[in-house]
Amino acid sequence: MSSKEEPAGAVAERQNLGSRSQRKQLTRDALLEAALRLMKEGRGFTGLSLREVTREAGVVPTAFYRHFRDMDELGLALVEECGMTLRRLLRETRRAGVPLFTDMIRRSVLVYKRYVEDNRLQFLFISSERDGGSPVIREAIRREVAHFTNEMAQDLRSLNAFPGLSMATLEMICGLVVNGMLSTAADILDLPPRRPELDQELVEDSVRRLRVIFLGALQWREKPAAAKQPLP
Amino acid sequence: MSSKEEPAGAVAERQNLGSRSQRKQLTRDALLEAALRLMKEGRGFTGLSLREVTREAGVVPTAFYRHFRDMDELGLALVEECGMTLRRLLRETRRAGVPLFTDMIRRSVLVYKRYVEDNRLQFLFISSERDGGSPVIREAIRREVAHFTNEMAQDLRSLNAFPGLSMATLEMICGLVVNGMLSTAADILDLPPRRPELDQELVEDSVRRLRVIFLGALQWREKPAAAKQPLP
DNA sequence: ATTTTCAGTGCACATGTGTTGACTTGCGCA
DNA sequence: TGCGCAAGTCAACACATGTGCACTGAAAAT
Repeated sequence: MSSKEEPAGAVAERQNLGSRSQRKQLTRDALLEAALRLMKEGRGFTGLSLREVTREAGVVPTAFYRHFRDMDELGLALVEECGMTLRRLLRETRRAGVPLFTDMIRRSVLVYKRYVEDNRLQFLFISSERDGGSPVIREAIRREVAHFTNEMAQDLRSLNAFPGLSMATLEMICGLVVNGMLSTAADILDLPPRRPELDQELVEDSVRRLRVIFLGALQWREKPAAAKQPLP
Repeated sequence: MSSKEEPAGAVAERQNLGSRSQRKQLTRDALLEAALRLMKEGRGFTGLSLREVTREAGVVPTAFYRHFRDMDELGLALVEECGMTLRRLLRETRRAGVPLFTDMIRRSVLVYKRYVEDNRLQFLFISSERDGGSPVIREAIRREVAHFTNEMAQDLRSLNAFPGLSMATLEMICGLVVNGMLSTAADILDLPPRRPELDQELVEDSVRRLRVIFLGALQWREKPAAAKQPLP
């Protein structure tokens, strides 16, 4: 074992081999992952220091500047990465086909829960910084989320799940769903470890909430354009 | 004008007069308000330093410890204060009677928006720290929000707005509503200043979302308790 | 084979931080 | 009237932080 304890193994793979640009990309990723790893359990991204991140990544502080101008820029990169993660979730779900029959909602929720647990750190990041944190990062996350709900709306549309609903209404519904699921993600994240009954309760609650939304969506009637004429 | 520029007038009133405990309470409030004021525009509570807060409050750093053990304790006090604020909102709304006729939702949303704008900093705080930030504060906020939705559910129940819905279901619905309105608060908070058409759009969107939820609630049928007996 | 580029290092500095202990000063109780 | 208590001050500390500058060595370009 080396005399200087290695931080987290992220450096081990970065040691040798690879062309220069490849290695650069490698330490860049190490920085991103270090940031994510550091906010595991508690601290928001805003509370991280540059030095801390480089330390966790196993790199000298000044090396940071070879990759990002400041922490905000690293944050933006994280947003992008997490956006791709979310997008991937949607795409895979889409590909898996949509069993529109009974229990479809519960299945989706279970898939989602699994996905959140598999990508803890990314969801932790977006949950933390969606409302708090630096304005520029918050803005970026909003855009990403909006993009995501937009794609989801188009999916619902092409599935003809809610015929008679305009695209705008579909987006509104999806906004409701996404918002709910993001806050659910936060709940999933600090779920105590070995309590399967709590897990189940959370899932069932989530299912119920989604059911309400979809019930409402089915019942929705588009407004007659304007409130000019008093009675239909 | 004094040679040393006063931070924000919070000190001016604290200068003379009042019994000892009154003055203590006064600087305590100054600290709390200073913290809130500091996260105006951007920075989360976690990113604030003790010294910064005392500086903004017009007090020497060490005076901080006469009131709070550390920043976390100050955060908890803030949560409590904001909880009371929220509770007050609900109580006043309750007292104002509930016009269950048309446009009730829009009226409520407008009241809410006004309220959020009048209490910018408190909502900014809870929005920021609800998901991000220190675990202990987050936990406290969750409890406060849960308490709030619980009260709201009891209100709905005593109003008989949704007969046939169990208390648990009512709480679920209210959770949906509160969650949505909290994220709406975040949207309200960084609404550009002189854009009334954006304001209106946000309101209408919020109204639509609530309408969907209530439509779903009206349509909701309680599950037959358990899946034991096949048919009632 | 020689030169250039550049990711990563080492060192230094000014500044901000949390917390300590000993102090002043005036309110409030005896 | 005087005395203790405690809110607030002052000075000092041991660090941590962001960032500038000169550097090294190996991969890339010539």
